[in-house]
Amino acid sequence: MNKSERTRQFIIEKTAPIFNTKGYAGTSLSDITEATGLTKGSIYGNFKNKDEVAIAAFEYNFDRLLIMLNSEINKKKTYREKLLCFPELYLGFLGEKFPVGGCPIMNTAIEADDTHTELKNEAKKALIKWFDSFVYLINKGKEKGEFKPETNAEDKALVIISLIEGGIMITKVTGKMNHLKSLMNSLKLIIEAL
Amino acid sequence: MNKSERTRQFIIEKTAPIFNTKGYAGTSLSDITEATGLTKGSIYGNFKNKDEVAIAAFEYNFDRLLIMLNSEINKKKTYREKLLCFPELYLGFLGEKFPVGGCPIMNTAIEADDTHTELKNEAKKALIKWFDSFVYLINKGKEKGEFKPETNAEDKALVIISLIEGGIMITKVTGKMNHLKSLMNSLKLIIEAL
DNA sequence: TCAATAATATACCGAACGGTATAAAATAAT
DNA sequence: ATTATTTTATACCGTTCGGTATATTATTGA
Repeated sequence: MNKSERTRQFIIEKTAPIFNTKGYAGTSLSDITEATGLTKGSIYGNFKNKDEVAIAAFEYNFDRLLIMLNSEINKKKTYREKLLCFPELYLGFLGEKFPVGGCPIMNTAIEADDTHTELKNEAKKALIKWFDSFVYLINKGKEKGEFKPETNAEDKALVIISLIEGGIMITKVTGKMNHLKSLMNSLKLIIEAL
Repeated sequence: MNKSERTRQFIIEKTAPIFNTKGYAGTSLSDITEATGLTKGSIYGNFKNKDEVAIAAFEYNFDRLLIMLNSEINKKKTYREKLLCFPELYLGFLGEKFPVGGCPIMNTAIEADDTHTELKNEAKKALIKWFDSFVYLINKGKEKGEFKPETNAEDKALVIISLIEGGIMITKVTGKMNHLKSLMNSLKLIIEAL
């Protein structure tokens, strides 16, 4: 890693939590220079504009999340156990394992869906990737005979994602941790019934 | 309604869809003057600042949504039929019955949860009101013997909200209407099993 | 109808916005 | 060690931001 690559990475790491809390429109260049201690000249020497920083920050947030989730999944043997990681892990989504500011996919999807095509496409790519990984896990579980053959993987994947994202949104806005607990318990029951 | 009340209402109606698509930070005063054809002087003669317009616009969007939903619910006799309105109605959430830009509660919750206390509280109030109405419908259905006595109204209310909001978010960002259909079908099955 | 009042338009404020040309400084290759 | 190159800082650009004082116009009650 040469200097510019290191600086680029440094900027991404410092701004990723800001973009995820304040959003794209809510994050200014002075937020970026403040968080990094660098000047505009340095930022624009490594990124061509604010968009490029935002997109890199989103990808960083999503990758970090996926890596963390996968590392937990890989510890489990059965596909049911792998899926059961989610209700368990997301109970602690306010902890340091998770990106600051909530789910980057949902945050970006909601802000960008009607306004910012590039960011929207990033969120879309990420969401589909996540969706596909659920479909894969459920189909694998069906192959292994863990889940019922009549289980529809796509339908269930969508329910899993909705309960997780719903849980985050509802809990963050109401401040009621019990709502997250309730939803993650519902999710657990659904996975157990697959 | 005197002049100022009419103008105030006019401003709210014209800006509500803009705030719901662009968000609070993404909506500028020139967006507001453009959409209304009025000048800043007129806007600030009727609202003390941008915040007040945003909050009024949010309340307008939410009220409109609630009134529409309730008018459909009131057509049904049983509580199961009332709940089944939701998966049915939300299949057409891109239509003109629904606010432009998606669900105002989710949009506002996601944008404001870490940044804008006042707006966050509006979203919180609205979400709790919606939640309570689901709890009420389910408990009434239990009283009438329509639903199983072991059904937990709070748990199910959270699942219903999550599937609806998840469906909107996923469908808007992926563009895949089938995802909404799948989720509204899952919701239907859950309501039928209450 | 006319005066008092209320609502709107105009013109402006300072600050912050995203972005850039260029000079200074640090890095990397010889 | 010296030079060529890359990276960073400085100073600035025009534009837009949210907001306001004041003049003008429209509404409303007597």
